[in-house]
Amino acid sequence: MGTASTAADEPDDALAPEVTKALRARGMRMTTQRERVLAAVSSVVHATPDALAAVIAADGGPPLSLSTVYRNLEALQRVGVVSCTSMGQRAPSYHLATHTDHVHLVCRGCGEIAEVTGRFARDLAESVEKESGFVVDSRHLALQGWCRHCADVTAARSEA
Amino acid sequence: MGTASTAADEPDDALAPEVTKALRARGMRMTTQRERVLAAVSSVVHATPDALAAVIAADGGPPLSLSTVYRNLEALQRVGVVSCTSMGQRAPSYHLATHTDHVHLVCRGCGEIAEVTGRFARDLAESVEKESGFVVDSRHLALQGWCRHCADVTAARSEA
DNA sequence: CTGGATGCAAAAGATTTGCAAGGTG
DNA sequence: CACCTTGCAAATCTTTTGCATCCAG
Repeated sequence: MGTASTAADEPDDALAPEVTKALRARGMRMTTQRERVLAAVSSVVHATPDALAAVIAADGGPPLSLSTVYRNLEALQRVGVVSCTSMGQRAPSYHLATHTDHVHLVCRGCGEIAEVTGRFARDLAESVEKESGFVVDSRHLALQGWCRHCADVTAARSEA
Repeated sequence: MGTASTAADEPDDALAPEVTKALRARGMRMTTQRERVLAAVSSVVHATPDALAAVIAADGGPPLSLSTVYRNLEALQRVGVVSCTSMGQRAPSYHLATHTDHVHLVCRGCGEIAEVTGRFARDLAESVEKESGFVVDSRHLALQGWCRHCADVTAARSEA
């Protein structure tokens, strides 16, 4: 989506060089493939490694081997640019770590993923941190539950 | 670690008959195996299907086939007695759904799982529900982050 | 140049499914 | 008796690894 850069405000394209630095600081290198994985992660809200590979393959260049995708996600995680939240059994979800204060709502009924943005997470994180010293990652939180539709269905069921 | 029942307050042993009813209400049956899976889930805080199978095998009776464990966990989930939270890549974790307002803190550094009990989850759930109509499962919430120790290490690292 | 990164293919795990036999209600 | 369940084994799917080759720094 984005083309030109708007100075020091759009992480979109300014991300790569920054990440390159971070990588080199740990003896790792920036490669074409790694950059593509990074781009893919930043262009999608949630994605499994598999889905990311598809996104990458679709964006013009040659497809990447799945193992490369896995290895790069791990590398980017080590550097802290990407993080991963499992949103259910079969769905490790990777996303940019720079996203702030999203709360993802994963429906146990239909699997749909909704999102609310706001201070919710931050509040929770603060309370928990104060109480236990545990630093909660409030940037991207995944909660499970039931969307409005499935909540109805469930209610109906328990009457049966 | 309870043995006897204290009337209508300990779900420990009173659980099975209740679950039986719930199952029958949906055309499902209570079997020895299903009961053993249920017992195992209630005796452990978190456990993967694999770990549960081990617990079951260890508790005296003959071991259950893994597929049976999987199928029963799914069945118990459908009935709502058990729920599952993925606490990391490789660790779908099953637990009794009757536990109330636990917040599990999964450390991304060392993998340790801490717990805080309290209204945190409930507050969050209410806010989110009000805002989006999404019914959050606040009974057992898993948050990711860093325990006190790993948080220090991480901080140290980013200085390097 | 040196050592990290990639691709491929095979290995290792985790989860699901088909089917005949068994048990619950 | 009807129909849900179980076990076992095979099929799937996901993730990890070994190794020769390639490329960033």
